[in-house]
Amino acid sequence: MDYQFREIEKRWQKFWADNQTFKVDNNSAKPKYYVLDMFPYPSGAGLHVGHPLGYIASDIFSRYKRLKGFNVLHPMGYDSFGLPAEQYAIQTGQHPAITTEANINRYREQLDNLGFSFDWSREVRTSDPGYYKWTQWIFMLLFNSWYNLETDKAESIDTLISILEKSGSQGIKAVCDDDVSAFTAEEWKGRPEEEKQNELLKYRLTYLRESTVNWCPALGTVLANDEVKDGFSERGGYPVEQKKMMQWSMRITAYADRLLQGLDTIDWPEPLKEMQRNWIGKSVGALVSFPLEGRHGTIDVFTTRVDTIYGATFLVLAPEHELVESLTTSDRKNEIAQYIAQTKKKSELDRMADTKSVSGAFTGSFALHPISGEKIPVWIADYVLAGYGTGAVMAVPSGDQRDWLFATKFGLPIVAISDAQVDLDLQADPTKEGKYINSGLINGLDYKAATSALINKLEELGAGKAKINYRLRDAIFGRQRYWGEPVPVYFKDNLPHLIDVSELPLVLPEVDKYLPTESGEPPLGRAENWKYRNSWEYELSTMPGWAGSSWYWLRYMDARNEGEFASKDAISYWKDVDLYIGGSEHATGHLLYSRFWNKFLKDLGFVLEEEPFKKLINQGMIQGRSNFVYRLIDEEGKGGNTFVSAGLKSQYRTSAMHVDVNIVENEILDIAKFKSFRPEFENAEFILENGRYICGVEIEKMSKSKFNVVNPDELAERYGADTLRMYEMFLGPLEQSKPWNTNGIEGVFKFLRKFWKLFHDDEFNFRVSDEEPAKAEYKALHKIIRKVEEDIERFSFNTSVSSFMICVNELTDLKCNKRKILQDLVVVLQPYAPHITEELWTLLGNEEGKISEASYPEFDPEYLVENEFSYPVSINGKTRLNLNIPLSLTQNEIEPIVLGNEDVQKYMEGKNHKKIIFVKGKIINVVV
RNA sequence: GCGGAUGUGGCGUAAUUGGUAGCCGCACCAGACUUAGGAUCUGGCGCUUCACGGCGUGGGGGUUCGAGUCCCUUCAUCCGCACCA
Repeated sequence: MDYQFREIEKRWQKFWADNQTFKVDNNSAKPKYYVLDMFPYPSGAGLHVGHPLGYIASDIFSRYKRLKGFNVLHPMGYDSFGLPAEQYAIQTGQHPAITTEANINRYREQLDNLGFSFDWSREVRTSDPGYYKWTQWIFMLLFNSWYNLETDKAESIDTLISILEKSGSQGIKAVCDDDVSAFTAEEWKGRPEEEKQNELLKYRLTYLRESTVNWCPALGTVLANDEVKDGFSERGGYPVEQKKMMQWSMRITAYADRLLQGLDTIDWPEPLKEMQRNWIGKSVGALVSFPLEGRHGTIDVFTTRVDTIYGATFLVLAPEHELVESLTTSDRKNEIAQYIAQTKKKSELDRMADTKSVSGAFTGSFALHPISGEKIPVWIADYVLAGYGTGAVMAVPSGDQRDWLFATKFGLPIVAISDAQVDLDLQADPTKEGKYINSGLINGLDYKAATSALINKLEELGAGKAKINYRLRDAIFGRQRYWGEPVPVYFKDNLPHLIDVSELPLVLPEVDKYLPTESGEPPLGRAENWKYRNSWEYELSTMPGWAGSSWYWLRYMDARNEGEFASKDAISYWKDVDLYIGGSEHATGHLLYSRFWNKFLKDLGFVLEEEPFKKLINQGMIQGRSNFVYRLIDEEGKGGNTFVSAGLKSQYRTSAMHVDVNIVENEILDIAKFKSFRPEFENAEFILENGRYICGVEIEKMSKSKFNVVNPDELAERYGADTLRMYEMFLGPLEQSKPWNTNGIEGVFKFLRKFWKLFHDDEFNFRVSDEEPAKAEYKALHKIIRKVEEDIERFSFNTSVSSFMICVNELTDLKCNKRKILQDLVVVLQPYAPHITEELWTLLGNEEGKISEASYPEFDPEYLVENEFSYPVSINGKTRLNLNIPLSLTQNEIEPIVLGNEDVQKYMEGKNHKKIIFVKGKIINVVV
């Protein structure tokens, strides 16, 4: 029979499901290997061809590792809490759980169609109470922990309490809120419980605090920084504003340095690491206090250039700075108030877009230079950000371009502090070159010496110290939405309390509507009797989308465990993820939060590894490739029913119109299908070129409205899953973004048919020979064994598909049907094309369905050794001569043969050779 | 503005990591078989030239016997960050 992919694929997919072929055990003598995919959010649109790209790669890798003798964990699940299902629920009243369930079923069907080797017995869904029980449990652990800088790890809050009871707040080194108070052990013990709890909240790793948050009115919720892009929500693209609110946060800043250090220990793409480094934004500098003139108190500034302190001629506060009001002198009140009002009016977006114009106002007050004691005016300006550092800067117009612009505009003094030849009338000099001048005790020093001298001096004066500052902010954790994990907290005496662990999971209650309440409370405010033990109000916000995804790889290790999030045994066997494949869009979200939670769980002894994902690969995005037809339009721009082929459109007045890519092949429009595409096109007329209608092409995002969505099921139906898998890999390097283009899938399909043909005679009867293969046949086999091994190890799947084609072409030319060759070839191809290879494996007489337990054939270099090599020898890198020389000769033996060759001598024209270049034992070039 | 990545035929790409540039596939051209072909098979296919040859990896320069690969410079495209003191 010809290659009947539909029947073969359906049968094997059923076989794998029925026999639980890919169920993996937590006990095995084999070494472990954990291959993880970023689990999908099950959206209503289903999968398009871009989604499976990473899954195909990870599946190939998993199957390969199995053949190589590893016990491979390769699970899949769903990130099933989230906004789209909830937005849909608001519109339709349909419970998000129902939509989600339906979407998951659709996803599962699509995934199964592609023959993935997932262990579905370990499936997780973040919206399943059996799963989010443990998300809530981790939340409680975080609430019950603080970060001890002395031990540099998270510890139970009990250790903090016992320190406070023993020695008060003195000597505690913790990552905590800025406003923690100082007290003795006695004072602590004497405090009422409420006060104690309020104080502890300032230390906890999840905490409730009044903070400035990103509020999205359209979504009715707060968002974390990574969920906001250029002032708009990442989901939906609604405007986001800043607002002060009581909010749950996670103290990720406690881990800033470890998150940074850890990047050096993991095998991730450099751009991604760089993104995380920028996001964490470590800067090393100093905190300097400028005393206020004529009153108590200081203005603290953070600077990375303490060496320029003698050039500081004014201070600038953010308009929101807390000292602004008290520093403003009465004659300046109007001006300052006006300026603050003006900045408030500017949206976040305007402020970001407008980085050119310089504005500010003088408070009327002065501070004193901490070293020279000079009077320095205090200004406010919106180029200083309230949220970074201390919200105040010392301005050094000679060393910083922004300060320079400001000083120039407002006529403030500019003091040169470096002997570098820079014209300060034109610009600032931000370099660290040159020796200092006009700089008191650092005159004549260079940057390094000056910095340490100044820090010593400032410390001596008690006016400053070295300080490391991070751009990373604590992550806002509450969401005023319905479809998320309930926060396991209730309020008693205005204080948050955890529910009892035994009461987990706190199951999401039913509500009548998925909108905020009339009083503006989150949707959970609608739940009937949503009270802890019928007495105390539960927290009404839910957890953000990233909560459930910040630990899911751990749950896969022991997914059905009801007593623990995963057993100690499972965790110590699987340890961490060896290979993680997913998109780079999660760089500063999921991938950072997951590392944070993993480090936290490690501190408490629940996991063993500091980093969760040892190696990470970003698969490229698949863009859409839209096709266009060109409709003739009249003078008024009205469209008729005549369409011009793309090559002729410049001769007419036309307007472009998207056309479904599924009725276009190799840019040629299927006119019959187009006519039935929409009723109005039934009588469409066409102006053709060479008898065909050629469509235009553009690269855009894949979306329904652009008619460029290519559905993997349809391709699998038409060509088979094996062809689709191999074609997706063939498309180009995994990590590269590229537009989808179905042209060319035929080539892969032909390859599989040729492969099938190797095992069959002309009448398509299965027929292999038991004869001993010829050397050429072994050679073709061993070439591919080695090639595929090399390619998979460096994730170059596209090149191995090409090599398979070459191999099959060679074997076809040799008319090879030798069992010894084909048996091994089937195994090598198995990770790429699992269905056809299972079928042929069984036909070859092996145990049914057991190809994944076969072992990868061993590469034998003997078969690739050649007897004679046709040397492309060049003289001075120019002329090329081909000399056939036996390969058994050594370099020294080759030399005289080459030099004695008539042609070589002719080209050398009697000159002596200077040297002979050998590469890997082969002569390449003679230098004359 | 800062940081990162990428530029190779008509197209997707490959190149043993400094050693014959363009493998493999698509598209295209020619031929064979065929009642037919959007099936299959065979051959061709970077540009230029009748040919010998010459030119070719975004542009310019350099190192080297030899550069797609290394260095400098410049241009273009994409991505990330963006008043971060």
